[in-house]
Amino acid sequence: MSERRGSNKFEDMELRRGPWTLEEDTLLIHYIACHGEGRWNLLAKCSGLKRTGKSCRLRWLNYLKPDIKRGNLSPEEQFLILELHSKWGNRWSRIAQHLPGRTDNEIKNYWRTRVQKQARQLKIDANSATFRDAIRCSWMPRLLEKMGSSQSMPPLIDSNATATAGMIDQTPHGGRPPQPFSNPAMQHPFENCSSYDPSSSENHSPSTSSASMALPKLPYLSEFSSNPANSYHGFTFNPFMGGHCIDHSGYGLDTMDPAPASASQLGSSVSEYNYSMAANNCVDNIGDGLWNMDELWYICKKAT
DNA sequence: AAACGTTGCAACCGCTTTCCA
DNA sequence: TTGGAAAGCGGTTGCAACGTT
Repeated sequence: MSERRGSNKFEDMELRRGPWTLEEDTLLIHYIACHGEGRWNLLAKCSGLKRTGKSCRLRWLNYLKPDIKRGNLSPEEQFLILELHSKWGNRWSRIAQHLPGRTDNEIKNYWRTRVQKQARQLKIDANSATFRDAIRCSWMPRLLEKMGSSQSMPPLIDSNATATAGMIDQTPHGGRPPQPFSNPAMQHPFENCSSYDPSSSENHSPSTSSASMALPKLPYLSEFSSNPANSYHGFTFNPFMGGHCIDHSGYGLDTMDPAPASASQLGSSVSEYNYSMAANNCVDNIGDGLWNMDELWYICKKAT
């Protein structure tokens, strides 16, 4: 069971808690470099760290491990999170397996701070079908649009990440994280996500990936999928969703500015609605929103 | 500029699952 | 088969940075 159970010399000595120091990080990295991962309790005892094995493991897996990717989630990653969460729910570690370099903790934080925030503002349950519909009808298509429009989007994985050294240098221990690492390299959105197969049900075969296979699940998108002109890197996006004012900043939904047109001004049919969205797309220019409150409100209203 | 509120994320906690003798 | 230890997981909390008044 956990290391707090029972009592021995190691546990009786004063254990450190809270933010990790540079010295502790260095010690942990050095120990793992020499002895490898695993045996966390043993590591905690032998490394000289006054931490629990559990704490050491968490620090390593969530922060120090060299292949950890830091910085804002790309639209591709956000799309995957939304898609996989709709399928598996709060299975963070499982979702994280399909986002190389991202940790379950990071994904969990993204969901809580970004996604659930929107649900709270709408006063609806983040796990409700209504909210899921809103995600599928508005958020995800816009992410696809972003993925198709951004030529400078970060790669899904930074294979050159030497995060360890970089992080030690940049990490304000206990404080807010450093600015995201940048890598201008361009990759296929799912090049390194080989195990992700959105079309399969429970089990995901670790082989081919074709994100466009997710399209039948996305209303408004499937009708365009047959036209190669509408596809990008295997994705197909709806030209009526989103528009020309695509922002290229990190998270797509940090802020949700009120749409210029109120929901009542939007058309009643889907196509009318989509057209209105295109017409009103300066919203994305004003803020960083992939969607806005009126839009969500409209979709949720339609769904109920 | 200072006080206060909000945000984002690292770290912790407790429970479950897996491993192994 | 069983029981203890280790590892894994998801929920929650604490706090520094940032934004607003």
